[in-house]
Amino acid sequence: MEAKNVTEEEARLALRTHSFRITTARVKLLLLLRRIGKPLSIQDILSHWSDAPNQATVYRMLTDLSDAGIIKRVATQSGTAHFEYTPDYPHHHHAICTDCGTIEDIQHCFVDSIQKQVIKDLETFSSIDSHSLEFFGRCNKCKI
Amino acid sequence: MEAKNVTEEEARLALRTHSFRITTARVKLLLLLRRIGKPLSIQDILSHWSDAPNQATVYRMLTDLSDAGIIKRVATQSGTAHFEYTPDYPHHHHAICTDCGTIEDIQHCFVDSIQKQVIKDLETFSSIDSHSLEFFGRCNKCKI
DNA sequence: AGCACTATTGCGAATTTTTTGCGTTAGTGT
DNA sequence: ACACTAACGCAAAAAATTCGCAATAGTGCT
Repeated sequence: MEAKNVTEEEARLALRTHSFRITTARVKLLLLLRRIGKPLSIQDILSHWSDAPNQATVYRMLTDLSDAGIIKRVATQSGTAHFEYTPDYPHHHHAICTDCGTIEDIQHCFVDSIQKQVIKDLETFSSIDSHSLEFFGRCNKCKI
Repeated sequence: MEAKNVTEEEARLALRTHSFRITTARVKLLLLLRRIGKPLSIQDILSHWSDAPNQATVYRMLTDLSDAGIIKRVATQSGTAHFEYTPDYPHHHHAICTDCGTIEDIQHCFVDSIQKQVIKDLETFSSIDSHSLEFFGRCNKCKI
């Protein structure tokens, strides 16, 4: 077997690391998510993917991959699930337009630095696995 | 008309302020949400409400009230919409158990203090209306 | 490379969640 | 008390997600 490129090899490695079988569908999904670089809904994924697998399979892949932590589920305000795969930017947040859905990344995460204090103050939790921070507003285009 | 109590009067005022008609259903919904004090799903609401109105009405009320900003939509990880009404604590965040859904409030919001800087760094947004910060983990009960 | 094993996928249908249309009811202002 | 119309009830549709099971395709071993 021969490496297509470093991007694909990285996707394969991520799958292998989590003991997933390296199926063409999963690799393609990761590459698609990475290429777009923004959180995508299931419909977004299907529309960007000409020979997409069955919808049920896409749901299953997204659930499995996000459970494993390879991809990240992003809570938009629309209610429908969005997912992103950004191995380059391991952890970041978003500004989401409540009109058109445009998403801009926020690279700097200042939550980590205070998470320890947050955990200390909690009564029913003694640890935290992850957090989600999204900013909502109308982007410059929609604001006109 | 006579005030039932300060809590109910406050709910009515919130509705009046936003030019909503003060219907018994809306008042009851706000009182319920306030009494529980935690984000509730539609199913939670229906199960806590013996003579609840039609499900479609509950959806409509929740959408309208959250659009107006009276109640707040909370993004849990489950994907189903949750809503809370906490006029006592105007703005706060949550720790949410990924197993059982238990939610603990986090009173202190440290996001506001850096939001101005965040906005400055954004390219496609020049203002932000709101933000959502949730912490996920397994609560002490589920961790055993 | 070929084989056996089992995780994944496809497909269709079922479930769950949310939205919509329209006739009826109930708040609101006069 | 009346008129006006926002809200509601009901039933049905649409959208989003999950499930069961047979078929397929990775993986490890030889």
